[in-house]
Amino acid sequence: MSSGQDSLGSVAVALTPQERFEEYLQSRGLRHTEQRRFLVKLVFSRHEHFDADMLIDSLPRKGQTGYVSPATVYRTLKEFVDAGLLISFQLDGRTVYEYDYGYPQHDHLYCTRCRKLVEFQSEALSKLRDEVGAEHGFRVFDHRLIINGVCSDCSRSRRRKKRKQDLV
Amino acid sequence: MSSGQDSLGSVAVALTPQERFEEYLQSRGLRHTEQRRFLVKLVFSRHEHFDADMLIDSLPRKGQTGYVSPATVYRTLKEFVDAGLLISFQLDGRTVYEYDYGYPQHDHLYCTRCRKLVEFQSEALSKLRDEVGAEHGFRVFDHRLIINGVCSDCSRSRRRKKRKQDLV
DNA sequence: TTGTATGCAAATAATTTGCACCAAA
DNA sequence: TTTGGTGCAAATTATTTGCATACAA
Repeated sequence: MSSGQDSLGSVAVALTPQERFEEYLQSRGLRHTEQRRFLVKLVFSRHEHFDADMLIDSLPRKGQTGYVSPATVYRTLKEFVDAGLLISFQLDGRTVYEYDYGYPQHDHLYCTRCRKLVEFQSEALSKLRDEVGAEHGFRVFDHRLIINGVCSDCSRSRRRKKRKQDLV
Repeated sequence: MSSGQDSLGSVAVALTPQERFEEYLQSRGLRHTEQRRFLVKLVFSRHEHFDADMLIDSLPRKGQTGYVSPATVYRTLKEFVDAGLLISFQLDGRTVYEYDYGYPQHDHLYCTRCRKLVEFQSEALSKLRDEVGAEHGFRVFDHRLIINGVCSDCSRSRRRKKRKQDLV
């Protein structure tokens, strides 16, 4: 499973995502290709949540330099997760990815009106999850919590401000 | 309602799921058909988690009495959720349903080895979620927590005891 | 009768995979 | 040279939807 998961605070990292990924590739005898180089640079230039489709849309079109086929995008995203650079989770049926490497463990509040994701950290939650695990004899290594509600903006305006495409 | 091998007990409810569903249908001017009657009886005869495919597989085959088409199964599952009889969540990419009506709020431990789902209740968690919501100006109405780990059986045996099909 | 429900098959949506060709190491 | 990587298109998987017909109220 994913190594280096830390439930308390952030992890000090010596390597950039690029370097970490190279290390991962080498350790498995995989190759550092132009496409992987391009994707790792693009993906780790921002911290926002995204899904495969959004990433594909943001790439250069077929024929232009930097083009990467959808199949390769899907394959590479899996490698990023394997390498511990990204984590993924399901939201409204889609697979959403987010920057993980070197960032503190956190969870999300989800506004079901405007589909905004807000991150939060909770020490109490980490403790709770370990306690619950222990009570049931589980060796716990991860958890996923999403709190659903309506954010203050939406409570105020009473209507959708953004569409699915605009964020996540 | 039939009290199965549920570990969390149940909440007192005035109506059976069947009655509750009828009420729901009437309140919306929907019809109580043979298929709905059949499905509500089948689904609420057990408390286990299931997905649409498992339910479809457990139905009589085409031509036999009790047959319900997949399309209708999907449509009916949505109605059960709408009616507050079932809740659904995503697990390993599939939509999993579970008995909700008259059943206490709870969350899950998930064994990634044998794919077993274990329920647990935590008062502290409910409190925590409301606090977090308040801190961020969210009007919270729901949450979903899954704690991933390896159950004691699997820790001991070090290998898979069950396959995906066998449970969930 | 009147509008809702159902079955069937086609349509979607999000990925995944087979395969021939390309390219790191 | 060898073996993994990529693009493309077809295949999957899980649902959803259009439509003609059947049925509950």
